[in-house]
Amino acid sequence: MSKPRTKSELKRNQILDAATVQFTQHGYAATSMDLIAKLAGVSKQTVYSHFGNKDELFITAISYKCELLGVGELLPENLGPVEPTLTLFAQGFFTMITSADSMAVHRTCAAESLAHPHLSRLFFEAGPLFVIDKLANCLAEYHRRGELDIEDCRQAAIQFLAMIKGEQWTRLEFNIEESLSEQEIKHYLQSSVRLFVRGYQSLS
Amino acid sequence: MSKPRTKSELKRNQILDAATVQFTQHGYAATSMDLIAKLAGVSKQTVYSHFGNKDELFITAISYKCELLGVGELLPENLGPVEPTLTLFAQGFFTMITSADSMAVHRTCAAESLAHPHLSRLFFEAGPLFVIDKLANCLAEYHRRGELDIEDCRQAAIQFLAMIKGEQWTRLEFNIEESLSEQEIKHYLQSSVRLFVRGYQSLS
DNA sequence: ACCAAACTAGACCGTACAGTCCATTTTACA
DNA sequence: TGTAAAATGGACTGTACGGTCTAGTTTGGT
Repeated sequence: MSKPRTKSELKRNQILDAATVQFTQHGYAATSMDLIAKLAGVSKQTVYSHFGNKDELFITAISYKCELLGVGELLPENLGPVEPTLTLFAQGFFTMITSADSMAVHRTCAAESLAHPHLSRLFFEAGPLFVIDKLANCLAEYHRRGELDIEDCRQAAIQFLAMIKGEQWTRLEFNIEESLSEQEIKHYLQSSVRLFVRGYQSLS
Repeated sequence: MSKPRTKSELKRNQILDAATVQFTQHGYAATSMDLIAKLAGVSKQTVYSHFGNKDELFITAISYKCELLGVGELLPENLGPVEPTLTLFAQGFFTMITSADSMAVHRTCAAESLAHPHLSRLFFEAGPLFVIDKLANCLAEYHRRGELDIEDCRQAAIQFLAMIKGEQWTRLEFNIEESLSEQEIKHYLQSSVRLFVRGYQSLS
């Protein structure tokens, strides 16, 4: 959220904040404009003068949230030895995609993907696609160094990321009460990195 | 759908059919009881006399659909050589989870997982959990035979299944127009099986 | 042929919600 | 300080929907 210059901008931000929380927390249909106005401490008319209608507000709010979640600096610039680096990345990636915020946005975008394909695409590109590319580049570097023997780095990145999501992510997606323990998750992540490295190790 | 004995049962089935289609196609909120009645060729009152309220109908319809999607006989009884068997399974599994029906049910259950946790759990158990167990058993057999060296078969099953979903499944989840080509998918599946087998091969 | 259960059509109720209108007040700025 | 833009709040419209009610009709078993 950039610094609000005028009082009007401030209100706009309050609305966006409230909308983001409600939409991601309760979905599109279950969120009413009245409630957003109330939570933003703003009159309904003000909401409509800033954002023409519910759809526009929805798209703006979720797009905004997508930026915030930006996967940013999960991978270090200077890559160290393969296994520790990938393990660290796996943990960071896992933590981020299983965060409450990330899950909420994902859920909302997926749920609205039929009614708002533009929005879900936005999420898809800012999230999954972005990380895939980033990791693929990193794997290419390891390939160049001869530390991994990867034919198709993009595919490999997808395989890696998909594995990391694993069961726990699905449990969260379906709002299953029982989670895996910290221990189990750590063990799973390590095992996945090992599988990946063994599967792609150079046989030099 | 079991054979309708009486005319009343027939109506019930018609309602259930219409409801299933609507709920999976358009979600819970966007499906009205009036429409279901109309599509079922039945009066609204009849809907309510068979199913007390919208929630009950929803849960019944989706549960019913979950049964239908039953992952059944994806794995053969007598396991052949590792790589071809897993490849065949991977293709079957992928085809099934990316089918329009499967995606629709998944989408609906995930979208309603906050409002209807009972339902999403049902799907989670009948779907993901079920397949995981099944594949885990199969991997245990390969381990017993000394063809794979797997410490934790359940984890390995999860890794395998997660990989198979890969990018294409996510594209469908977000309703992204551009799909991967048949070729790309086939290549990806093969590559994933190879990675898995290399990662878990016995070093005897 | 009779009766009870099931079904029908459609009116009806209450509520929730998107979006508009308007008369009044507050804010920003020259 | 004056004025135009922005904000307020609350009333209002229209619509959609879940669910009920009713009065009359069809169905199925005896």
